[in-house]
Amino acid sequence: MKYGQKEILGARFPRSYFKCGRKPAGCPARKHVQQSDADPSKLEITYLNGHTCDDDSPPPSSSHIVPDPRIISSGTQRNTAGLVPVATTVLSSQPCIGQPPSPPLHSVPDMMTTGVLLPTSAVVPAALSSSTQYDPVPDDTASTPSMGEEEGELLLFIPSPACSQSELLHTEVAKVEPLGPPVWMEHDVAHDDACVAISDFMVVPEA
DNA sequence: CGGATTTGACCGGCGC
DNA sequence: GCGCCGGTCAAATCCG
Repeated sequence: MKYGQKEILGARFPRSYFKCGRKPAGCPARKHVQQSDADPSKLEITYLNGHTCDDDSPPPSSSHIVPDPRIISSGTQRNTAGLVPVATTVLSSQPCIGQPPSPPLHSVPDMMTTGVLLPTSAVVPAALSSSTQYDPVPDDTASTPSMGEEEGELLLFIPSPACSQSELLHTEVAKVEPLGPPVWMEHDVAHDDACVAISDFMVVPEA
């Protein structure tokens, strides 16, 4: 559930604030989504706090960790306002240069032909922060763990620091660090010297 | 009509 | 002590 948006000093794009929309309220899970300043096609997603709501039941699609070079995740390097960063998700959907696109993690007709990995972002302009429909990390109120799976899609499961993580990013995330001290995980994916996704970013197709 | 989104206002922390 | 900035709240608005 989006609860705010703010222009960040020095950033070209506003930061969007999401919190767990699960009922009853009280779940401290938060996530901050900001479009990368360096690369507008990337999204920086930071998760704060874990869920206190009943969100630890493994999604039906769990455990489908697919080592896709386009999907990188990391721990978090930021700790804002004393909150405990649960994880920062790094995503990249850009096809590796000189390498055929890996099989879609999500059955996305047509869009995959353009290298789009994320169905949700595929239809969203880079300026996601202003989009009314687009929640890069939709929370459970917007989507259910079962969605997607019904379609036989291969989903990725994130150990749910935020309600949204497992469900929202069901097509996006490979993994995030579970609750605990912030851990900086940097994945260097050596794929033909091209696809090196580093951190904190999710690539969305340019509008 | 209910729920989701937007957006201006408010609050607290931090640096000067 | 003051101002700036990030984060959150809440009322207004939009959409299905």
